[in-house]
Amino acid sequence: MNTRNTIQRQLVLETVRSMYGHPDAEQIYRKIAKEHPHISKATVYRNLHHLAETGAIQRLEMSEGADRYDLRTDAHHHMYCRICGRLYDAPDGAVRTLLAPPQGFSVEAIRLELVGVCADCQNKK
Amino acid sequence: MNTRNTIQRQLVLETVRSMYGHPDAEQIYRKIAKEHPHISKATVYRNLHHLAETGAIQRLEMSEGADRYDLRTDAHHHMYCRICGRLYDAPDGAVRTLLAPPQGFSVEAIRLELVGVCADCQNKK
DNA sequence: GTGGCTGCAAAATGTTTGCACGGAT
DNA sequence: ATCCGTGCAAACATTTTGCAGCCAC
Repeated sequence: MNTRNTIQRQLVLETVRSMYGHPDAEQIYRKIAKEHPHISKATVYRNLHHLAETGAIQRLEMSEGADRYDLRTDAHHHMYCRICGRLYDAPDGAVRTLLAPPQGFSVEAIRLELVGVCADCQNKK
Repeated sequence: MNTRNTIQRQLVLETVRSMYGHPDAEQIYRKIAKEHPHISKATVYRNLHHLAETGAIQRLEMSEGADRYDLRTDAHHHMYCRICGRLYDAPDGAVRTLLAPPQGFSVEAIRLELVGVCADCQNKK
């Protein structure tokens, strides 16, 4: 169950892996559609979910705008530029261990976003 | 400019302040609509934005589902239960100072979400 | 062959916007 | 008398879903 290796699934995986910079579903779809114009956007969404569930890629649920996808699958954090919308990998402080253990709440994941202005946008000011 | 004190704006502010537990726009709208059935949802949204901009309340942009609103206006973090969707105030570790300063990126805000299972949901298991 | 996978379109979700009217200052 | 704020409905952005046919196993 759930392990069929279709052209579309391979395309989605290869495309995410070929794109650095945390693309969203729309960007991934457009890149694939250049070569394979009749792929459906729903299929791209479904395969992104599937690949994220099986751990082949990582889904980054953004609080602003569309979700992003990441070829890195290890837990790491991001810096979000509110001007250009780009995501940068953040230096991975040992956030998990530094937090006071919240009583009763079992922490499974930590979602950290540093919001500010990236070097590029500061220079363009 | 932008300082007109309408009934609707007062209602939105009072309602958020009367609701603990980080309600979303829909819940705030429904609570107001019980007493004032012809208020528009767009008006609720516009006033929530306005009140958040002027600092009267705080908007919490969630990566999953609708934005929440908080009567607390100081910077603090939250714990999100992926089962019941409730938000809990998180103990405020000094996250900001503990992070290695990211080179070039100017941090204006930190968005931290602890994702897991709350005490209630663990007990109901 | 069969059941997961696909394409298409429509629905769903959450929020924003255009427009003409109404009301606070 | 302004012109900001409102109600309504429609638009919008992103994602999900229903369904009939397709194709990898």
